[in-house]
This record gives sequence, structure tokens and C-alpha cells, in this order.
Amino acid sequence: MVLPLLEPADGQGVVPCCPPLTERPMTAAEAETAARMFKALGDPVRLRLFSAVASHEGGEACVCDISDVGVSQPTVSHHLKKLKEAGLLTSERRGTWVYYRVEPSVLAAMGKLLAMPAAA
Amino acid sequence: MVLPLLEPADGQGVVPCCPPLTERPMTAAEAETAARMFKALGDPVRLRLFSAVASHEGGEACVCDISDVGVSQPTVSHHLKKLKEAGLLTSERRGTWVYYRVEPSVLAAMGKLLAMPAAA
DNA sequence: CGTCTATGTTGACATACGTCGAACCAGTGC
DNA sequence: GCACTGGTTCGACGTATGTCAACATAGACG
Repeated sequence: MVLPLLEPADGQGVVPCCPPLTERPMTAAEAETAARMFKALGDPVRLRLFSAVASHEGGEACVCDISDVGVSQPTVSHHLKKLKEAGLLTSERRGTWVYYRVEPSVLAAMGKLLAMPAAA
Repeated sequence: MVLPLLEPADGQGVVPCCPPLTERPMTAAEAETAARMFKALGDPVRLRLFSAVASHEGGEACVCDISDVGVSQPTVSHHLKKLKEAGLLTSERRGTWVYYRVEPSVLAAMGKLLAMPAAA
């Protein structure tokens, strides 16, 4: 269920799931994997939540810090869960609060997917 | 209806709609705009079509060259339309065939959205 | 004009999605 | 143990989405 946008990824030695979009036509399997990530970011609320976590100090944030996006709290939780299932975020409970974190390696893999060919 | 992922964009002087995801929390408006793009790429079939066009010689391809993605022809047409509405592709009829093209500036804008901070 | 090929549009349908309120767990502190 | 606060899960509901078959449109070519 946990989408590996990238393989185990020890440290930063990221092994992206797929080549850059512009390198060659994606296979069905690659598209399936990558689309899950894009789909996860394809909702305004989720995008804001993700951006809030990603831009937060240390790449992690407490739910309480980012839940002000105009929807009910259960909805926030629902979206965070989706982002987690998409492999974009991880969560950890620390005492009263739950912290969500974005893995730098995931960000790197996403960036590579959209990398421009030198020319362009 | 035509989503400007970026402003007029004369040539390569792209003016992205939004800052990198990691720079600061996106505003509701920014998220709305950027999410439309991610959403468009959030379907495996569309992602394959987009990749097929983007990786094709000259950044453009005839529908007949890319419509082998496992769904019916109307469905292909439907998805191409969606990609067009999302501002990711443009189309042009040349004689019998219709060609779809990806704007390099759009690719660049997407890349910047996911750009990594120097560190990480 | 008529027909054939290449695409786009329409209508219908099953499924997925986003949202909320209510109920439910997890820690904290009294 | 009990109440309180922070979060998640559940059930329901309306809407959006992906898909196809059938039909419509655009050029090309006789």
C-alpha cells in the first residue's frame, strides 16, 4: 500500500521510480506509480498541507501548526493520511502531538521526474 | 478555463504561478492553480500521454503516434483535452492529423515548483 | 458529392473522491 | 479514575472522474 516513489533510498542515494517525463514515454507501470504521487498533490488542500510541512522548519510540522486550511479537522486528517499513503509524508506521534515529515529523498525524486533536458 | 500555470511567458522568461513547494506554505490561490496541474498528471493514462508527447521528437506528437495506451480512442481524446485544459499541452491540426505539443516553459515551471532547496 | 480515415463530442454508468458530523483512541494532568 | 485536548476513524452524502459505445465533425481523395 505504501507507494515507493523510490526504492529503499538509503540516505540521499535515491533510486527514482521513473525516468524524467521527457526522457522517453513512460511505461504503464511507471505511470501507475508516478501518477499516484501527482494525484496526491492534485488537491488544493493536500498541496497546501504538503507545502506547509515541506516548508516548515526541519521539514516537519505538527498537525496543529498546519491545520488551518479552511476545512474541518477530520478532513485535514484524511488528507494527511492520503499523503502518507502516497509515500510523500511520514508521521510520528510525540506526546500529545503528531508530527508529519517530508523525506528529502522523496522531494528529490519528484524533482528529477520533472527535470528539464539540458536544451529546452 | 485555460489554466495559466505561468503568466504570459514570452519565450523562456517564465513567470511561475507559484514558489517552490518548500519555500513557504502555499496560499489557497496558489494551491488551487498548481493543484490543477498535478491533478492533470494524476492519472496513469494522462501521464503516459503527456510523457509520450514530451519525450517525442520536437516536443510534439500526432495523436496517432501516442494513442496506444490501452484505452479506447474517445478516452484518449478525452484525456488529451484535459491536459489541454490544464495548460500542459496545446494542439494544432495539420491536415488530417492533430498534433499535441508541450511548451518547454510549462515544463520549466513545473520543475521549479519541485525544486529542491540548495541544502537537502 | 460521397466516402474513408482521423479526432472530437455526447450520454450513460460505475466508481472514486472530498467533505462533514459523530464517535472513537492517545496522552496529559488533575 | 476522570475530564480535557489533539487526532484519527467511521458512515453518509453529493459531486467529480474515467470509461465506453454511438454519433458527429474535419480533411483528403476520388
